[in-house]
This record gives sequence, C-alpha cells and structure tokens, in this order.
Amino acid sequence: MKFAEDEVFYRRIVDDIRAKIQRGDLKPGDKLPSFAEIAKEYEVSSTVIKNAVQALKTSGDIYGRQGKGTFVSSRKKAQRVRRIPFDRGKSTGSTFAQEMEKLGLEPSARLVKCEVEPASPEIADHLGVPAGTEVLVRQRHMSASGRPVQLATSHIPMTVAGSIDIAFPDVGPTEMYRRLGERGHRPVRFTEEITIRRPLQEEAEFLGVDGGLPVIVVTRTGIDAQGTNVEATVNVLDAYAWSLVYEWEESQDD
Amino acid sequence: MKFAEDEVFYRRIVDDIRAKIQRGDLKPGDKLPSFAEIAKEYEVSSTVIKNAVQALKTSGDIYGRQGKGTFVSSRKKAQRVRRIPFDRGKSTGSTFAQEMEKLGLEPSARLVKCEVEPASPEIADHLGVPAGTEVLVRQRHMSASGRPVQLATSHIPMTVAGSIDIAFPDVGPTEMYRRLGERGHRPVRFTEEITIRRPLQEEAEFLGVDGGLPVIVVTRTGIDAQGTNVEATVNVLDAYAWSLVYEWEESQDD
DNA sequence: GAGTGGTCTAGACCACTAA
DNA sequence: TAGTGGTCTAGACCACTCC
Repeated sequence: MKFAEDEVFYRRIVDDIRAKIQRGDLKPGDKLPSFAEIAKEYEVSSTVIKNAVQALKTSGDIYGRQGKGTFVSSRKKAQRVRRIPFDRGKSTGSTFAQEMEKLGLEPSARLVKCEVEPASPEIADHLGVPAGTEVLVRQRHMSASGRPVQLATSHIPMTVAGSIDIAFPDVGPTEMYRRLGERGHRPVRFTEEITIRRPLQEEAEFLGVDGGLPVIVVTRTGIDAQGTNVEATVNVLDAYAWSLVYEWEESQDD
Repeated sequence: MKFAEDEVFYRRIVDDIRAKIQRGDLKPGDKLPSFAEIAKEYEVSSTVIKNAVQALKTSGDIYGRQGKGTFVSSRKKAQRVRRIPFDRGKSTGSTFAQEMEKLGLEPSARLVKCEVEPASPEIADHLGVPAGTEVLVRQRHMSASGRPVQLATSHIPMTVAGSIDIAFPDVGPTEMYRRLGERGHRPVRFTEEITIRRPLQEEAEFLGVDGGLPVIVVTRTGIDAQGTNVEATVNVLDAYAWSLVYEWEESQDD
C-alpha cells in the first residue's frame, strides 16, 4: 500500500477504497470490512474510519446499513433516449411512458400543481420573457411501478396559453403541443439544456436521493415558427440512476 | 428554526445551511459563520459542526480555506452546444475550440496517448465489437487559457482505422472524420450518451476536481452508411462547471 | 449478547491568515 | 498573536441485525 507519505490519514483511506472500487477489487454490492478491521489495518482511531466512510457515503460511492455493514453502491443506469428528428406522428411525445414500458415498468404520473405564477429568473431566461411574467406552471411527479423517477415542471407564458383551460384535462407533452398548435403556437424548434446540481429539498424527498447526491436537470424549450418561446419543461432525475442518449443523422444532401 | 425534533444534529445543520443557500440567504461567495459561532448557535460540540461542514464540502455546496473561513460555492457554468443537424461544412467539427473562443478563452490540446489497445468492455459495447478487439486509442487533455477543462479519448477499431498512421499528424474530430471518409467509413449517424459518475483518479487529477464530486461523461459514437460503428469518443468534464445544450428543428415535411 | 454502523463529546494539535 | 479551518484521539452511547 504505497501512498504519498504526507497525505492525511482519512484522505488516504478514502482514495484507497475508491481505487479498490475502480480496479474492481470491490464490486457493487460487496461488503466492506468492519470499522474495527479497517481501523486496525491503517492503525488509526475508529473515528477516522468513520469520517472516511462518511465522505464515501456523501459522494455516493458506498452506503451503510446499521447493524449489517457498508456496501459498494450499484451503478446500474436506465436510459432515456432522444431520437432527432423524432419519429413522425409520435412527435416529441410521451418519451417517459415509452421508456418505462421498454424497461418493463408501469409508468404513472400525478399532477401536483397547476396554477398561474410569476416566472422565476431562471425560467424567464429560458422563455425569453422578463422575470415575474405570468406563466402557467404544471408540475407532475412521475413514477415507474410505484418507484419515483422524475419530477417534471412545465411553464407556458399566459400570453401563449391564453387561459388555464389549456391544461385540462391533464395530458402529456404530445397533446399539449397539439393544443398549442391550435392557438397558433406550434413548437418547431427545440433546445434541451442539461445541467447537474444538488437537488432542492422537495426534489430530494420525492426522488428519495440524499441531498448531497447530484440530480440531472433537463430543461426543454419549445419555440414556434415566429421565434416565440412557447414552453419550458424542467425534468429532474437521479443523476446516478439515469443516462441520457441523443441520436441523429447527418443531413443526406451534405 | 423549527425542524423535526427527532432529526439528528449534524443532519439538521446540513439541511439548514443547504436551505439557506437555496433560499438565497447565503449567496455564492458568502462566508459562513465560524465553527465556534455555529456550534454556539446549535448548542453542540464543535466536532459535530466540523462533520456537518465536511459533508457539505464533499457534496460540493461549500468549500473551505484554512485560516480564512468557509464559503458558498459558485454555480457559474459554461455551455457546450450541439446544433443538429450541424452547420454545413463545419460538420461535427471542433466544437471544443469554437466554444472556448466564444467564451474568450484560448483553447489548447495535448496528446497524451496514441496507441493500439484491446477494447475495454465498455468501449467494446459502444463500438459493437467483442471486448478485447484491437482499437486505436487517442487521449487528449484539453485546456482553455491554461485551465484544464476536458479529457477526450477517442477509440477506432483497427479494422476501420487500417493503420495507426490515421492519427498523424494529430488533429481534431473534423479532420479525423474526413480521413475515415477516405477509407470508406464516413460517419453519417451519431449518438451521444450522457452519464454522471465519480471521476477516476487520473481524471480527478487532471480536471482538478475532488474525487467525490461528479463528472459528466459524454460518449459520442459515429456510425457509417453500412451501419458499422467507426468511432467512440469519450469526453469527461467537471459536472458542476458545464452544461450541455442540444438544439434541433422539427422536420418541415411533417 | 456480540457485532455492526452512526452520532456525539471534549478535548489536542497543526496549518494557515490577517492584523 | 489571535482566530480560523482541518485532522485526530479515546472514549461514550444508541439503533439495528443476526445468532
């Protein structure tokens, strides 16, 4: 175990265990030695081990179960695929439902909010309107076979939506885009911005992830033929449980 | 300060400080109260504060400077934009250089590896070949105005590359795709897979991020007209410093 | 009841910063 | 030199699991 001699104990232990996981000496699901054993191995007090282990927990490498032991986290990921251009007819549709069914899970969504609010600075930026502009906000909690997977919040400027009626009956993005089309605001250009951050308290609670672990935030913006941003949808997912895939073809006339 | 009474001290402090950051009571760059002050406020030993602060550090919410204090992390992000279909002529080209110049930074790349290796299971999966197949591996460290920003590793099956000569003189992806075209393997279909994970030791070192913080891994696969996967490039970026943007238009004949 | 993880105390000592 | 963050010790006590 040759490491930099000047390195501090708990850092060395953290790096060491992480290296073992990287090399495959410790595989997902494997049990780590007990605190007492590790303490003996490194000849330090057990408190140092506890600190090192806590660091590995907050970074998501391992998890602990009282009375049982500490275990290496799994790295299984579900995929969310975007095909560009989208399959005709299906349009930007129910990606969520499709993906879930492909994984053999039963998708479900619960509307938790549907009201008119002033736009936050962040949303206003995506919609290209001044902060505080009235927008229709619809938030939904999405689950697969009972397990929470995604938090989706859609924002439509009231000047585009016309009235709150556009949101009823509750529907997915495909039908929503059709309704926008009826109002002369069919989205034809899209952007998706992907960022990583720590979850808000509410998000961490619903997704069941520790507040220290990262989430993926995908913000999709729909823009109509006149160049007006008609919708911004924010999706929040557990970063270590999902991967995103984008697929496209080079234009043939190139 | 009304919190669940049954919650454990350090957890409460972590949640509390995180909430203050979320609400904006503490803004990026702000200094937190000293350990002694926080300890007094919550009426617990200073060790508990130190543990709470360490948790917030490993999750990236704050950072500490010995002798000065602890501060709220910044959340500034640089963008990496993909336009689909790509601008004619420029093709899938030097996205990196373009983005860096747009940010007013001077891009530079350093070739750190260029050799033939057996494919790892992960890469083999992306290339659609058996693990262990010979691939040409080129790894580059990319910086902007001296600061490390990205680690790029490209993999080409030797059956496609023909010989190692394809890699010289060292070039970016645009020229690389042209050379593949000369060999009858021009990529026409692409996928990009985005995943989040902890960095490998080597990656953490180059990017200068703590091993506990997440990185974004973008794996781009190029597929030729015959359906052969001709290249897989893995890009690794600091997850909290970058955001990815995908842009596309709905096909007009829809 | 023995072993395990998890929280907490009350100190000690060091490295660094700023006045 | 005083204040700050950062590491570490040597315990204590609790919750949980397994036998």
